[in-house]
Amino acid sequence: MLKTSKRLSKIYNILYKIHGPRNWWPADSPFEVIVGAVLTQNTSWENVKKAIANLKRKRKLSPRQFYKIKISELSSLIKSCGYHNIKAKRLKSFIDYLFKNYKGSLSKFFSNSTANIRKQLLAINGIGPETADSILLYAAGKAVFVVDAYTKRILERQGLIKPNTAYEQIQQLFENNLPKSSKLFNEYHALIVEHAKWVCKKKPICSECALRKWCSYESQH
DNA sequence: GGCCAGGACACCA
DNA sequence: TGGTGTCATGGC
Repeated sequence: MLKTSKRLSKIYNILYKIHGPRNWWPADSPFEVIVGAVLTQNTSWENVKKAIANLKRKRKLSPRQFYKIKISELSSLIKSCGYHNIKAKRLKSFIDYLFKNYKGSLSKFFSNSTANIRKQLLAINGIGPETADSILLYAAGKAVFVVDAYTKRILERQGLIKPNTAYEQIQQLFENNLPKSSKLFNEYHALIVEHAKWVCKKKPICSECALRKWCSYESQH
């Protein structure tokens, strides 16, 4: 059995070989990353793209516009991504916090230490571990690993974690066994998501089966 | 018509 | 502390 660090590197190399660089996050600005991170909660990215396009079309995709917009209007603009009422409130919670504490400046907010930013994000209603870490990695460029449902499933199937392993524990597995590089963590998480989508597209089966298939692919290489 | 998608939170025992 | 219900649209 290979050491954890070698196994994680091996998985990365296989995914990179298949998909190449992903150039994540698909957004034009850090603020767009944050909005996308909230909108994609338990939602397919295709639905999120429509909501983001709506916001851009109406020229509402900026901290100041978000601060001014009413929740009801924001909710209607992001309707395509589902849970629009609750997500509109969550986005408002974030933007209110940003203006109250940093005068709406993301760069001021991100000038804090990584741990400090994470703590503040998690204290905002509607921002949980995955959303906070997506923001830290893809909007602030901090070296934190994003753990999502795909990541958990892959690691379980690889025997690297037990079922119901805590989020932070899984995160530590990556961060303690790989070089602490935002570029690497960026690519790794993106590759995991891309691969889950890729296998499913080739054959429309549930992601459980898709990952099982992927595991057999890995064992052959 | 049913299932699922790049979660988070309130509520309850 | 852990389990469960809720939030909701769109693609397949």
